[in-house]
Amino acid sequence: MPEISSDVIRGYNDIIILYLLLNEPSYGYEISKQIRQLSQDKYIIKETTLYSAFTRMENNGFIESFVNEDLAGGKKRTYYRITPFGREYYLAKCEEWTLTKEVIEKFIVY
Amino acid sequence: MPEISSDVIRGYNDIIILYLLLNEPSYGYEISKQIRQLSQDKYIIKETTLYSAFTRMENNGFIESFVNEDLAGGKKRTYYRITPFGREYYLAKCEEWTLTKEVIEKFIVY
DNA sequence: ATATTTACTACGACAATCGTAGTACGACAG
DNA sequence: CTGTCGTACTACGATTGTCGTAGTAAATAT
Repeated sequence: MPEISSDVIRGYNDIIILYLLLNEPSYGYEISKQIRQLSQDKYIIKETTLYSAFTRMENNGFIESFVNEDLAGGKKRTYYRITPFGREYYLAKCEEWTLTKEVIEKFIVY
Repeated sequence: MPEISSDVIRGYNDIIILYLLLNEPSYGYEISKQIRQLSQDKYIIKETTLYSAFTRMENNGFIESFVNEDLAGGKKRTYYRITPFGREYYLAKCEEWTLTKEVIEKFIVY
């Protein structure tokens, strides 16, 4: 049961994370679990990769962070919310993916 | 007319190059042109990327280099030939690609 | 004669990922 | 009440493929 390394997915962690923020804010640990679930354990993102992606994407204006005020539902966390600019970026990246996929597949033997 | 950067394809230049060596040896300039043609100008590999990929792949044992002896058909060139190990690697990478593609597409909205 | 194409090499910068390590809070078992 | 496990991070330096810029030189076209 082979697993994918983040290095192979390099450059696409952004859209993976942004996808999971499209509908509601979320935070590191939860996103990590969702990636694992959605990929059926094929892709398990490294903590360092994930958190440094958050920092980078916040600096780029794709996401915004806030801290949960009422700690009713657990402990203190840093949540991230996608920005309008982040949505644009996400869509642009999806198009780039489609193009990239088409190109690479010309060099794959089946 | 958007173009793909090598950084996006990162990690897959190897299979692109190896694909073009599957049937016969070739060299930098020719491979560069073939990538461009096959991708219909969507992907134009940088010279530095290409030549450093050659060095890396030779060090990894995926390809072997030799110089053309008779210069009838042009000038002196360094040709590269895929090794059996390189073929194995190519096939493994193709499988990895299939897996990677499946994973990423779960995070793409169409 | 000169410009363009061909065929490279050198070298340092960059940026995303990775490895390792460590902190600290909360829940739950024994 | 104590220790372990799961949660939720942060720090920091190493690694590696790609990129930018530059330069060389032979062959071909104008």
